[in-house]
Amino acid sequence: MTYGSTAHEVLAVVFQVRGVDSGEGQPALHVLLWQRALDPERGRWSLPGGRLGHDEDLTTSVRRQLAEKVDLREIAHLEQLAVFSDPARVPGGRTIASTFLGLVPSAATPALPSDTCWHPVSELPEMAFDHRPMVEHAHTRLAAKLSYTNIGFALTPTDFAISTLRDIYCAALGYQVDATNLQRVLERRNVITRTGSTARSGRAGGRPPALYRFTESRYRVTDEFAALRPPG
Amino acid sequence: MTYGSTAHEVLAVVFQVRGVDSGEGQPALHVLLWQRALDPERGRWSLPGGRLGHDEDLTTSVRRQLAEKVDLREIAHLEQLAVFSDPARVPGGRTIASTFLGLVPSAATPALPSDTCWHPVSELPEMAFDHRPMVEHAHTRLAAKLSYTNIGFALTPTDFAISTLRDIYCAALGYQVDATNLQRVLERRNVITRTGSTARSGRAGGRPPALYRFTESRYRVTDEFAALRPPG
DNA sequence: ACAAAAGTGTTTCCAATACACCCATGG
DNA sequence: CCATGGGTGTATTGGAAACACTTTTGT
Repeated sequence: MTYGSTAHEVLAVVFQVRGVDSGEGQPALHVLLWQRALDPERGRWSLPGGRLGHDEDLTTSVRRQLAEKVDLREIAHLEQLAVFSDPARVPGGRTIASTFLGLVPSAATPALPSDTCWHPVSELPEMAFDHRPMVEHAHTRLAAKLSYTNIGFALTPTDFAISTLRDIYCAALGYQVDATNLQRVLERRNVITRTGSTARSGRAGGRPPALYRFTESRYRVTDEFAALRPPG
Repeated sequence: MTYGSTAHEVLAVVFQVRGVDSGEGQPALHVLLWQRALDPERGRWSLPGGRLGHDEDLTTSVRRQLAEKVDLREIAHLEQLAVFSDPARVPGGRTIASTFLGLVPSAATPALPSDTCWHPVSELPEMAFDHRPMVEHAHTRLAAKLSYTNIGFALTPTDFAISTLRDIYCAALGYQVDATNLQRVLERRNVITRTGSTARSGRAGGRPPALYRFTESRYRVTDEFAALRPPG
């Protein structure tokens, strides 16, 4: 068995639901990509990230590399996902990629470098290397976790109306979610709490919505057992 | 930012439920460990694995390295888990570890090298480096997945009685599971199927148990949505 | 007054649990 | 015939979905 030199990179799939409360069309889930200026794969779109530094662990590295693209404070959740290790996944020297899921709240409007922008996940551009399956995998994980964790806190503004929350869940899940049931599921699990205040009515009138916020802004599993839960 | 040389290793947390149908005591979840003969950490117990080869992906590497410890055909399920990347996690050169979850059916009795044996997860020995948290993490993942996937197929013999299945679930989960409910949950989800045949009664008599098998012996999520499932 | 949006009440459904009871075998 | 373990029937629970209806605002 030979052990050639192996580089290690981190790549982040950073999602944001964009177009909330804009009044124009439905909000949609977007992913942060930058366009390659040089070969290989010039012109194609890449996930932010880069080579792991000598003295950092993976999470530190992702945070450092994302700081070039978006303000760190905007990233409300960051979590390790799968490793992509095909020896031929990128040309040149062998590089193993650890992928991360990053979430940015809807309200945030980070300044972006000129080569970087948000793309709707429903219509991804031509992507470099194996970055497209990475986005798809991250999207699958996000959708699954919305159903049994409080991960929504990382996609929403601090305070929000239930209808806004519904729009965000719809965009991230890709199907219609009923606002009433969403409210009750999350209230029952004590994931969201009423703030007590209300927002203004929209342009077309209507009752002013009560504002909610996530009870905790730390990732937590809220429904661990689909079945076979411990007795009692 | 400096990029020193970085090695990459794979480590497998291989579980088996041992002591099923032995008549002696309760079966227990065991993990496969080998004892280090040399420094560093001489005498402590390690997870099987080793350095990633130049031309293999992670899964190939784990399979290759496990082949030295157990027969490949005995490993019914193998899946990537977390990466451990603390720069100081092992002495010497920097080494990133990708961990895997491996499962061996109860009936299998693989021949083991002399430095290798099964240890009950409930009383782990002194372990080398950061291997203990790796075992704990893998155990947590296994327990969670037993509740919403068909992953049990990789822990059981091909054909089994429900009471045997219950013993295996109890050992892996660490709490009591009701055989009746286990049967119905898995039948409803079409995870297990009756074979039509029955086993013999045990030494103390009793009705002969019907035999079941897992409908599919490929990993599958059987209860994707804890809540917020798509309409319809 | 009316439309629009938010929120509540109520019904239905179904998976999962709990437990009582029946079945088949060995000794 | 009875102890032992296996299997079935059935009631209860509780979370989630579906939907009708009420409340509160702007125009």
